Order: sequence, then C-alpha cells, then structure tokens
Amino acid sequence: MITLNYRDPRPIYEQLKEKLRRMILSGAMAEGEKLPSVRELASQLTINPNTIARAYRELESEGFVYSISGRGSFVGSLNGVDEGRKQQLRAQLLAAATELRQLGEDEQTLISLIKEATPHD
Amino acid sequence: MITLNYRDPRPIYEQLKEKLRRMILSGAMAEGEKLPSVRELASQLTINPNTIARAYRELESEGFVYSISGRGSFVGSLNGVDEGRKQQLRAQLLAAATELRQLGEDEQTLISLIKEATPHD
DNA sequence: ATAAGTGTATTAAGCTACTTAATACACTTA
DNA sequence: TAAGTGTATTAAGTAGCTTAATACACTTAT
Repeated sequence: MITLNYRDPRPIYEQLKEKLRRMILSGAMAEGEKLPSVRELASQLTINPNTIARAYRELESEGFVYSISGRGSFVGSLNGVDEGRKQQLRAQLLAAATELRQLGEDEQTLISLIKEATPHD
Repeated sequence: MITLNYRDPRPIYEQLKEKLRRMILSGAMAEGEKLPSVRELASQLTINPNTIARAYRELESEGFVYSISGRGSFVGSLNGVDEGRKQQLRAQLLAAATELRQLGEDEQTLISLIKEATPHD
C-alpha cells in the first residue's frame, strides 16, 4: 500500500517515483507484474490521474517500468535500468561520503553503512 | 569565485548553500573568516540580496556560518555543524548504496567510492 | 557626531512548477 | 459492444522562488 506525505516538500510525482522504485528494487513487485492502472491508483490516492501518469512516464524513461497503451504499465527488467540512474547514484554516494569525511566521520563508519546496505537474500 | 548555473532546477539559494558549504568544508575558507557581505555578493552575482540572506540564514541554522548584525557573516567551527546535517548525509549515503546494491553493483565497488571520498591532506 | 557598511525584516509583485479538472483519442480485452 | 487501458491537451488554481523597494538597529572608520 502506498501512502503520500503532504509535509514532504517534494512534488507528489517524485514521492511516487521513489516509492514505486523501491518496491520494484526490493522485489516486492516481480518483473513483468502489472502496476495499478493510472486511474485506479489515482482514485486510491485521491490525486489526479495526470500526476500518476507523470510518475509512470518518468519511471519508464529510466527503465524501471514499461507501458503498453490499452493494456497497462508493468515492472521492467532491472537489467534495463538506465545507466544514467546508476551514475547519478554513484555521484550522490560520493558527495555524501565526502562531506561526512570532511565533518570528521571515520572511514570505517562509512564502510559499515555500505555493508548495512547489503540486501539480505 | 562563485558562479551560478541557471539550468540547474534547484533554487538559487540552494546552489549557493552547497557551494559555500563545500568551500568551508574543503578548507578553502578558514574558521572565523569573513564571508562576502550580503549586498556585496548579491551585486557580484547580479541577484537579489534577499536570496543571499536566505542562504546565509539557513547555513547559520545548520552551523556552517554565524552572523553578527552590523559586522558580517563568518565561517563557523566544523565542530559546531548541526548533528541533523550529518544524519541527513548518512541517510542519503545509505539510500544510494542500497539502490546501487539492488541494481547489481558490487560491494567492493561501493567501498572503493568511500575510499575515493577520503580527503587528501 | 557623521557616514558608510553590516545583518535583518517586511510588503508587494511577477514568474515558474506542481496539481487539478475536464475532455478526448486510440488501443485492448471481456 | 462496452469497459478499461495509456496518452495527450487545455485551462485554472496554488505554492514557492525571486526580485524590488524600503526600513531599522547595529558596527566601524572618518
């Protein structure tokens, strides 16, 4: 179940993208599985269908989702995820690590965080 | 010298905060050093003084800067940086690392990124 | 004392992005 | 045929960012 946080300053479609991305990446939704339809999810969240459509459209351009007009939207292959997305994440990780180091954080502490990020299969 | 990128979708005051934060953290500006005055920097960047003031105000609330009315704004002590800022950075690092791992990135690759983030004294 | 420079604050206006609303079209499926 | 799908467009309202024009209290140099 997806819920929105209206105190979050980010636009709704960004929150949606992040939640869906996480569900897909965590395996909560399997490859090829059908996502809720634009109108259904809009009704469920009480927001406008255009906003859902935008989130789906952008997730599609990043490779997390593919849509077929008349049929629906579906979870894509993780192999198909845009390389640009990965570069973006590496840059984010490097930036956060750099500032933490400059603030005096120990290298080992950061490595522990990396190990904490390991998916438990 | 600070330059602004008007293609960047982030607000100007956010770009400013990031640039100043980096200069402070990298040691390009020493603790206690005077920052350009609100009006001077505004004139230099051809933007409104209010926008500079907002960046300074928020950096002050995070502990990177302190301001004295009538005197100016100055680089704060890195020990004084808000703990909330560090927690934010740790969360960012963890989120990026988690998604990268789920996208198939190797743990060693991420650890290499951490080591890359080590400041070279 | 005076003048110039400082941070800080307020109000009004314009602009852009986000969001909603109301449709419409072409496609697929039961 | 009817219902459900993604997709697209236009118009309107809202909120945040930015600018502009001031103003005030303080500090520093003259």
